[in-house]
Amino acid sequence: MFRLTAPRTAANSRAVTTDAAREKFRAYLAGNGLRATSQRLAIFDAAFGQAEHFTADQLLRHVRVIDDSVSRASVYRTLPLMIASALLRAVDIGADEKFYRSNRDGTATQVAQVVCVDCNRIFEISAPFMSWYGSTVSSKLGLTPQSQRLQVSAHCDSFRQTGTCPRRG
Amino acid sequence: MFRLTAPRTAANSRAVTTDAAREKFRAYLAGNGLRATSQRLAIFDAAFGQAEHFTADQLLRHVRVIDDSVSRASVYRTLPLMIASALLRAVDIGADEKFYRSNRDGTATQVAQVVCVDCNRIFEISAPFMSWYGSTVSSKLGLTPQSQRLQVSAHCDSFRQTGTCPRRG
DNA sequence: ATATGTGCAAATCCTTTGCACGTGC
DNA sequence: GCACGTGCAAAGGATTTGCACATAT
Repeated sequence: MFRLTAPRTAANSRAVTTDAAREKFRAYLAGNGLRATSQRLAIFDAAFGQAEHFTADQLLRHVRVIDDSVSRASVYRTLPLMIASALLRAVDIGADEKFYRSNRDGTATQVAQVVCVDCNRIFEISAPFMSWYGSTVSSKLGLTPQSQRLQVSAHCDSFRQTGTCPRRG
Repeated sequence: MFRLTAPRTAANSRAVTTDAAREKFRAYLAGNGLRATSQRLAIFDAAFGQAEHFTADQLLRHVRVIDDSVSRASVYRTLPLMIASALLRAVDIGADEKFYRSNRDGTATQVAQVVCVDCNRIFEISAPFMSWYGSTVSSKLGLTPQSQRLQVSAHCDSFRQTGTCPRRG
């Protein structure tokens, strides 16, 4: 079995935050009678090693750099745990695959997604007025809002003109 | 083969509109070198016979009342045609299945969806502020907005209290 | 007449699950 | 030690597709 811990480099400036989050994850597991297995911790590290949004499959590939024995099933079984512990957020953009994102900055609920149909990236922007929208619209129906999601599909001007998206990397 | 046309009842007050829409569909087909097959027209009629949002599977069941030989494949192949002809809208609520809705009232783009988690219904409400938001946010990123979507999950107060949802029927 | 469309069944994609084996507590 | 987790492979559900036959134009 091949296994290593995530490297701590100067560029990895969020290492301390990740450590704190990993402890929160361990605490969540312990508090719910769940075991801190090497697979769960590896999956957690892989998730927090991703800067951008990622899919379950991308997470699997990333985990396997840390521990190549981790199965796809464990990834799918661990994702809901990380979400329940509020360390991960699911981001549904209406695509076939679900996207996820580590929740470093506390509970960021009021965010809107802008999905670029050209560079295929997801930008998240603070939208504090969203909950007001939700209440306004729900109250007309006699319903109580639970959550709201605002999603903008947009296209990249420079991609349409030059064939290259400056953000695509 | 069992086949019949949609009944024209007094309750079916939108029949005239449906007829006009059916002609638009035929025109779309003809204009794109596609054939007006009995299956496509039956699927169209079934879609316009649905008052609410529906899934592909519900549409199939509804079509088969009109013509029980229509296959699931034809339903899935016809859905994009109706969407391309702007007579149908796809409504993504983040569930596993996609939902669809006939587009009787022109091109209604600025609508928010309120999904009740109790009665499991989808309400659509006009939300003109959405396009303003889309432009504002997209321009900050150098993107041009294409579409925007506001989706609110809500729960039914009376269902939580009395166990019955007044809207459930 | 012939290109387009159809039904069927199998294939696809992402995700979940049953089961025998492994391992934290 | 024993319950909880794991990997594997097979199942699952929604949608798509290859193919031989049917049919609008």
